[in-house]
Amino acid sequence: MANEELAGLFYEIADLLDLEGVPFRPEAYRRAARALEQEPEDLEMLRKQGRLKDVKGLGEALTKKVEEYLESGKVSYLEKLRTQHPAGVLDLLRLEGVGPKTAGRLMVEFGVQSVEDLKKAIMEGRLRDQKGFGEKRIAALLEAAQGAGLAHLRLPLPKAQLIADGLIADLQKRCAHLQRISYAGSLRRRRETVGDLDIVTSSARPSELIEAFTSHPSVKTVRLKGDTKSTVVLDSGLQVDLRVVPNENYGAALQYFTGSKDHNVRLRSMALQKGFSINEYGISRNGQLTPISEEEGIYGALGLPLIPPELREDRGEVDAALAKSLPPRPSLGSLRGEIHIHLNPSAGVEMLAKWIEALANKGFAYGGFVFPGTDRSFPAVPSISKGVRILRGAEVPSPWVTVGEIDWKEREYALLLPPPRGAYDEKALGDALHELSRRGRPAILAHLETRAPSETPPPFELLAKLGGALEVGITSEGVTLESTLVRKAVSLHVPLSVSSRPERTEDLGRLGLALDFAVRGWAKESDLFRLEGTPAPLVRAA
DNA sequence: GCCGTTTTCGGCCCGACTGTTTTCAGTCG
Repeated sequence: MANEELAGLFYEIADLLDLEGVPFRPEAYRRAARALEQEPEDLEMLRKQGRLKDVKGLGEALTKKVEEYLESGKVSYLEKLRTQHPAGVLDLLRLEGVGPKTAGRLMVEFGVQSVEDLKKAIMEGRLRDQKGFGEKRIAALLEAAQGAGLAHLRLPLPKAQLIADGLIADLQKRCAHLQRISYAGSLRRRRETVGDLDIVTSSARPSELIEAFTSHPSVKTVRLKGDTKSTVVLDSGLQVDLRVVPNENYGAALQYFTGSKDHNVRLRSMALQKGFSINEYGISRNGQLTPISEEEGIYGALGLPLIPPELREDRGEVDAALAKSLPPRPSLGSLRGEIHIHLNPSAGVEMLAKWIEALANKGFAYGGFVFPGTDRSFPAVPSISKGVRILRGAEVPSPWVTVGEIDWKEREYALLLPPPRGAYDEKALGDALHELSRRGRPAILAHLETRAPSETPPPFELLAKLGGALEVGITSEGVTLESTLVRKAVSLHVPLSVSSRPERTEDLGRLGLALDFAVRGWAKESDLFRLEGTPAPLVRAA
């Protein structure tokens, strides 16, 4: 889609304007860029419908630039800016510790136009004894310049979650005085990838906590270490920010550091209109701070219900909260089972028993085991064991023509696999959905992670019309579908099949994360697909 | 350049940390 590409161009304009020292406009371009990245609708479509201005952050001038881009594939304003600045200076801005002021000075006073130039200038000692460039700063600049070009690591959601859980458990174990602790930031908002980990804690002894944090065995380097906050880089390359506040301020801090930036800006401007202000400690009115210990306190002061972290992106959630029309959050209990378990038929009955045990321990009503559609070698299984109904699904590859060859007396549902690349054959998909519906077998379009994110999105309208569900899963590697597409599916009433995509029984624990991710797409309980109500399994007890 | 349930003009978050500063500027989140 053009959306991300154009967002990239807007970010570049913002950086160049920053270099020129222009106030406010860079942020306006960045706000618009963030909105474009999160816009599920294709820009071309929005333009045709005259809805471009509905995108938050697009006013008159930026709408014109979007239209120019859609017509010509370029933004002439950016082209003009590019001619006024050497191509390499944008790389300088991306260095740790280099902002617009420093980049500008390097350019004007030292003729530095690229990261290479900067290295040379430092080696030749040209920065030494210059105002503002002490020994430490020069060393930091050199280190940043030498590490330049390494792409900033963004971890997939499930991997970031594992690291956060481990770190938090360790800190709890090592710090008896620790009161409350939570991950915040984009991990708590359940973004599909996490650039750095934010952890918010409360403790009466912050310095001991900071000490425990910076000396944790998985810490590679300590970037920053103050009285109440610290930044480290882990061996895995992930950056982690820790913030310690007094217990009475915990709610305000958690809200503040969960973000998103745009969501918080929106809340703060609402607060100003109501005559108070919000910061990471609480609410202040006439210079008098009232500490806020629970997040609800921040939202309550604005007359809002608590907005789920997954929705805090300034994508309409504040207006929905004001209108009391936030989607009610589905409970984990509303997921009655896991239907995407791959069981190797040769693994035998013991493995199946292990799965059933795990499903029963989770309180699930059913478990669905998936085999290739025409495979007939699966073990004979009881229909119910330990209170868990056992269902068998058939995996059907695109273009789904084998639907007619499968013995549906032995299969309760179908997982339809997408074509590995290119457009969906809607005729073939429609035929398969009709055929399955005729046989009373639910169908789920699944394994979307096998397609590149840049490929055509699934035909949501067709799925909605014919009652096909869509898998929203989290594998050990990442999410199976971008959240903008999940939101689009929800808006078109496509049922979502939430899955932890387990490879081992422990992975069933990922189901909560998968549900959170569906919530990020504004899913409510009625959007969730379940296998309840399907015919009883036809398998005879073994 | 955007935005408005006090506004079509005048705002636009602000606190922590670092380095080099003798009182603060720049960067970051």
